Amino acid sequence: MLDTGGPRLGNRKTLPTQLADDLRDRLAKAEWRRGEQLPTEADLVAEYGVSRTTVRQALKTLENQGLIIIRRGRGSFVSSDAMIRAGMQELTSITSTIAQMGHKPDMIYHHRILRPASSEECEIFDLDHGDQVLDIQRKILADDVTVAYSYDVLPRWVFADDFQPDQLTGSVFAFLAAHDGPTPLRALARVHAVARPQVAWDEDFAADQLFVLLDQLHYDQRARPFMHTTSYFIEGRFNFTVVRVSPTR
Amino acid sequence: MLDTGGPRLGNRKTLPTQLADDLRDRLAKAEWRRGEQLPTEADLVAEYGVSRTTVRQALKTLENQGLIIIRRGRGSFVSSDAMIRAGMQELTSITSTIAQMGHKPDMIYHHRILRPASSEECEIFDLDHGDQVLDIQRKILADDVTVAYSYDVLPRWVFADDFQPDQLTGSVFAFLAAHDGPTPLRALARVHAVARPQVAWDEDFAADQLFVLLDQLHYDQRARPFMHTTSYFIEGRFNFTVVRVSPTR
DNA sequence: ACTTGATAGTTGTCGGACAACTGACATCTG
DNA sequence: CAGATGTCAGTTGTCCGACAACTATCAAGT
Repeated sequence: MLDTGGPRLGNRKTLPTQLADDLRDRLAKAEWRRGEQLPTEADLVAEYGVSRTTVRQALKTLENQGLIIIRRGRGSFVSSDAMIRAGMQELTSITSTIAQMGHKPDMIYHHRILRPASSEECEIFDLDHGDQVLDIQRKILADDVTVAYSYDVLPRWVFADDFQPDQLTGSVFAFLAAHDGPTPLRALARVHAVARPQVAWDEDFAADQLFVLLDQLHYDQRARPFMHTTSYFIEGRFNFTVVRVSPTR
Repeated sequence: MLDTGGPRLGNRKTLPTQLADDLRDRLAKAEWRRGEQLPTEADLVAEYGVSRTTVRQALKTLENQGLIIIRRGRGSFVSSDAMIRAGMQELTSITSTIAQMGHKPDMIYHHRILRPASSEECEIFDLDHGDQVLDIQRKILADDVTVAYSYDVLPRWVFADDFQPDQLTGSVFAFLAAHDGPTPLRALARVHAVARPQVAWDEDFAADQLFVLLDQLHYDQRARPFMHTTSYFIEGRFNFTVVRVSPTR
């Protein structure tokens, strides 16, 4: 079940992460009902053949994500099946989120060029004057319906030396993963409500439409910012949910 | 430093939680610079007099919150000082969030009555037909400027038998904490962009204003929903940030 | 200049032990 | 009988010590 044996060879997930992923899958499959008690830590130790330390860390992760509630002296319980889907704080690409929801994601690039970085972008990405960035404009579709417009900027170092903008198709995250680019680890997102953003190249663009603006800065494993995305989600076509968890216990 | 000794008497926080809180304070005070290495686990064991298990769980919590990055064989590092303030996924009351940001929170109640629950509310809160709910309408201010309008509904059982609506002033969370009400543990929030909400009793209400709508259902320790809040935040006056963390490692 | 190996420092995982809490049941007390 | 108290099994919280695995650095060798 879990990839527990042998050397990690630099890319295996940690055991608690694997276990948390597996349990999250089982929760998503509604293997236990809401409010029901999960197997005890001892049970999970026996079932998965890992130490109680590992089990406890996995359960703690799930609790941090709001999926379960751990009660001392009693056990762990499913918090609520309504919350089992991923919240907005889970950092995955928009297209894979659409796919997870059971829809067909797609993407139409309108614009995709290398240009010199602006002074603001130099500051954000810690670039020198004259360094290049990739400038992307595209729209994102779910089941052939436009869901969002996205304006993305990535510094040139993210891509290989022989990179050509035309090579980029589909999800940026997927492209980076396939070409040894940086791995997204965290992002800081600011949420705004906006009406009629200035730029919109699209014909079927309703001028009085409302949008949820997600202004995001993505960081890689070394805490370097490598992507700035400004995404305008058409209000009502994309459901943003956030699981909020109390910091105190 | 930490409340480590003696019986817990039912309400002491767990040691990892206390330690995480303390380290979060020190991070907020910029005791270490962004990217800088934190004390090693062994150092923290020596400094706080707790076991390495406790230290590791506290660090893992901070990593889940996006404040630090743990790297095997190297140590823990401050992720970025820009992220140190609380994100939207941290469940605290709006007023305390305003206070944490260094502003003066305030609240003006426009409406505060007990009324029978609607059929939708019966379903949400699992009430019987005829049960009462408390219906609140208020606006929230920061430094005497209106920041948001909030419409809240709570079932009657949340309050003591002799409760009168007039007794409720200031933060609802603070009131509940002071009167043995339910403790908020999680909330599921949906985010929307809206223009001119139907209801607005206020004179200084700009009809063409934009709002970020936060539609929240709050759950207590036993995973029972106990409060539904529909808050309209005036766009630009309240900064919503979400720290998004990658689920994979 | 490049590779290899050794080494110290750090996090990851393990097993066992005991403390503290919870719920259920039995027992005592009036 | 009603309520308080004691006991017990089950579960999570915390601790300790040990070793494995990974990282960065440096010395030695080619």
